[in-house]
Amino acid sequence: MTSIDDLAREVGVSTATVSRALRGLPRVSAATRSRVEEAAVRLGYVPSASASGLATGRTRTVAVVVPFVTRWFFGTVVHGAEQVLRERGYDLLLYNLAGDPAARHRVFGTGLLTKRADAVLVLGLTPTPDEVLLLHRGGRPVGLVGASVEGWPSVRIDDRAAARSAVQHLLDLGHRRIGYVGGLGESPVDSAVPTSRRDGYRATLADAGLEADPALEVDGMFTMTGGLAAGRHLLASPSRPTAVFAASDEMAIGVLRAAREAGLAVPGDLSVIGIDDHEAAPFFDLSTVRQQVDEQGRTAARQVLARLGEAPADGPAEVPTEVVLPTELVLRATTAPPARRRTPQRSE
Amino acid sequence: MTSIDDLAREVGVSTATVSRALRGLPRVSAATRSRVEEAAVRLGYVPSASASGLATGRTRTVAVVVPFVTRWFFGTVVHGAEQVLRERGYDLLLYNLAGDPAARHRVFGTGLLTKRADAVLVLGLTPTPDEVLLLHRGGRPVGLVGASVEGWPSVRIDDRAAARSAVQHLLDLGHRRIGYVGGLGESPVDSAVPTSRRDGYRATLADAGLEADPALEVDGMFTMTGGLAAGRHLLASPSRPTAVFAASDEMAIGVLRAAREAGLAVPGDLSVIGIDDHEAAPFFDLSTVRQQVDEQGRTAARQVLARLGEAPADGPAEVPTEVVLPTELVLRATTAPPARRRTPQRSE
DNA sequence: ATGAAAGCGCTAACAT
DNA sequence: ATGTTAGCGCTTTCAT
Repeated sequence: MTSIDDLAREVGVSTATVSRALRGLPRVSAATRSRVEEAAVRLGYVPSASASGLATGRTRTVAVVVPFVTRWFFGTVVHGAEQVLRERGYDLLLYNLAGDPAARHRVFGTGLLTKRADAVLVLGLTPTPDEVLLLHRGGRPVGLVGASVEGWPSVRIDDRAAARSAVQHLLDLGHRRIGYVGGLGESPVDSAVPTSRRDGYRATLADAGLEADPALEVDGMFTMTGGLAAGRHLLASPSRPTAVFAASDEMAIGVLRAAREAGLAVPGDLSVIGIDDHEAAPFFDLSTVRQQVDEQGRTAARQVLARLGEAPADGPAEVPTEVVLPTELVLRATTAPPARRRTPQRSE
Repeated sequence: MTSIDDLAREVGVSTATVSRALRGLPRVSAATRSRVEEAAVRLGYVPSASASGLATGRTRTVAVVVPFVTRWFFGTVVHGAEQVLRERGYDLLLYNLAGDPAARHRVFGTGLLTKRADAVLVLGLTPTPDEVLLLHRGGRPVGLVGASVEGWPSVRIDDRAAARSAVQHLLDLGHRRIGYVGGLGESPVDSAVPTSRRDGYRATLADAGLEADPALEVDGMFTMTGGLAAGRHLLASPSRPTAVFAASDEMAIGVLRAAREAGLAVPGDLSVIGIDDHEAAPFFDLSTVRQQVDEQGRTAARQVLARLGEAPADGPAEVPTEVVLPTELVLRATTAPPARRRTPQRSE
């Protein structure tokens, strides 16, 4: 491994000059700079990240904490963030919590993150007050996706509004008995997203003069499998809903499957709508509320980079602290007006 | 940020003792050790990765290079790898190439990787000879998933065999006109996987005495969308196949969609089978060849860790250099015998 | 069992 | 424009 000393010796200058030359700092003659650059390539010199990190206190690395890399949404956010980070020469340290509380504690509960990275991006997780304190003490910028903390940069969608547009669409079609599959908010610690979407659902029903029916709200754990279980549950009920709003497309796909199992036609017997516009959504003809997932990662990365004093290369010159990205109702073929009312209770 | 000096001062010992105590090295009295540990927690001390990296030459980080984080397969492999890395206290540096050749060059073409990480994991990519050389010069262990290089640890499945089992299944059902959707091997640089699967397809047909028809092989780019396009192409042909083998489930899902568009019943008019057992496969009733994706990541991580001299915590005591994981035919509802032969050419 | 001190490879004043 | 030098925060002999 060639070090800066080897390189300096090779070129016949001091290490300080090599350092300046390679980092594009001023006060280096053009001639010297090119000689240094040439030699660097020739010797395959790459500065040691540890050494420069130690000397500068910056690692040119950002830590990204994600609940599950395997979920499409988070994978896509990571992808977006990685793109802009790399443009600016930052590396990405990935912390995948994967539902392990111990992992969460090790990641947030120690200075680890802030010690290894110049900034941290937290996806789909609302830090607890303790965690906020710890992160704050780290003194590094923290960016949030799908959550927000006073004073910290964040990117998200308006989850209540997104839920509302989905539910309103079902109402507009004439549905009155609308099920909800999503997170039920038992673990407020994880993220406000499930709760907000459920609140949006409830509020929209309430505005339409419909009363909430607890039997219509089922947890789907934000996975296809969870959605399937939730769908089975909902559809097994004698007073099953004519439509289901799932808080994510993955859960909606599960519900679709449950409908098929139950021999129900979609959208004839059951309408289904999700949120995300997941990559697979068009393949299921799934109606949904689209969000810009990749862009959430890109924006979050820009936010922390800006706080790191990095001039934006391409993006907008200024990145607001709290960004709320728009969503869009995408109608495909899983939603339609309800079939003519068969009300088992009162004989028509 | 409390440093080792602060901690040493606080406890009243030297930094050397603190270092030993915290890393569990011998020659520290139990009493001292616990005092150090207590103070470390109290002061929130976390060693600087840069400093210890500089001092030891090891960063306790492994770099993972992946073609696309957003693809289910790679996300899942990363997840698996991350699990075992974290168990051993290693961090994961993610390099997502995302189809950008410039990114590939920066990642492989400089000493970057080997300078920042103790080991590197390359997923779904066959390094070019140049890249092999460069990586080799780095002197760090390199683990491969879905590829292999003489002497380097690798994990993969037998792609030819996997393809063969899928195609043989279609043959056994009575299909004779079987399409292929996959990679066509134009970019051997990326990975041998697409080529091997296609070869398995061709060989199986040949063994059955069927001659290959180039019109039956279409590139699906390993995405749902690519699979859709490929499927449309295949099904538009007057002499369309009665079955399609897709080299990945995602492409198979695309083909399923194309069939629906074309008004073809699956499996009545068209059988479809993929490879992976993707999370969404059961939701499409997709027949497939299952592979253990998570386990590929775990195994690859164990392999490089072993070469780093890390004693395995849980896994098998020895990790072979070349691991070939088994696959398994999973029959669901997208494959069935072909409909009675309608041969447009000769009137029956 | 513990401490002193050198050194890992860089950067950042401060000189010149 | 370039060189000297003092750290950055750890680990690791080598002493004691």
